[in-house]
Amino acid sequence: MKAKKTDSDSSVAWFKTKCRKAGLRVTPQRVAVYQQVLGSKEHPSASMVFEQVRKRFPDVSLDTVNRTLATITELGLARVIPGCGGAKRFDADLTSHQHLRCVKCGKIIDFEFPAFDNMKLPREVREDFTVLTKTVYVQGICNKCR
Amino acid sequence: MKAKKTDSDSSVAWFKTKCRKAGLRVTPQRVAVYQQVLGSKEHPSASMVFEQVRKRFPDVSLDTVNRTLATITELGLARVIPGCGGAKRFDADLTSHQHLRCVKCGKIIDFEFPAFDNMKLPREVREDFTVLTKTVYVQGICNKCR
DNA sequence: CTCTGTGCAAACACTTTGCAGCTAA
DNA sequence: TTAGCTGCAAAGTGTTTGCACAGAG
Repeated sequence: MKAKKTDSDSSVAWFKTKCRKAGLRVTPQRVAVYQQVLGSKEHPSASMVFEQVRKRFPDVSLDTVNRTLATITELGLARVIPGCGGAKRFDADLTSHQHLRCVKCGKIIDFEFPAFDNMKLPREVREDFTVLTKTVYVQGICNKCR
Repeated sequence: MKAKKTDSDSSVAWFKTKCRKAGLRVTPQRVAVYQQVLGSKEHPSASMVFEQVRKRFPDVSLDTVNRTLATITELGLARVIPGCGGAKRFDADLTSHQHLRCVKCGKIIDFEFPAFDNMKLPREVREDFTVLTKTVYVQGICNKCR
């Protein structure tokens, strides 16, 4: 079967290029982990990614998933979503958006917040620190848990 | 010696009242933990609090510090500062302010950000969720590490 | 006196590290 | 071929839990 190229196909191709440019090897495990984070809307933790990837690569180890997620994050291909305790959650959607975490079920929901994106931090902060990231962390209760 | 009442004295008195109103007992350990978080400008983690409190109460356990910090947070007398992995950091300063975390040394610096404090979240978020907290998480490099 | 809180120890969850064998380039 | 990656296992770090005793009310 010869399918039309999907978004996933082209994203994976782009991922491979990125890896090669960084001098990293393109291994099936890395591709699988990246695809999983990219394709999931659940902002998965390492173990969530692990469970999914394991379905296709039963021999993959959680360590590799952890290491690969760290690698991907360092490459700037994914972000860690800030939170208060618990496992780290990852997001490969690099477009400008923020997250809301339900304190009851732990679900993470995306939302757009252009007013914040366009807002500058106070001058004293910009002068005294090299600001790398600026994100909003919203805690609340989603409509399903309410 | 009969000293004039300090801020710490009155805060502790206020803390005791809060505890009693919530039906909680006022134990020396609880007071010590609360005082430590309140008096520290370092936004300490549980183990940092533990180390300090241990100087005055050599027999306290880390569990008690953890449990007390959880209690204090539930009572609304302290906040957990969001972060990406690592130990939870606590802050008993309840006035409106935000935090910047240095990714190199882990230090947390306070700053005022009234423009953000006064900003409303998008309407769709306010309608679909019960928003409990809204904080900024800034990562950067402080001037000492640069 | 009574019942909550404490200290101890074990369990738990998540992450990190060392190392031998494997594999992408 | 060979440097880098993986899988396994173990250890590290931070948090939670069960239980008997101690101490606040």
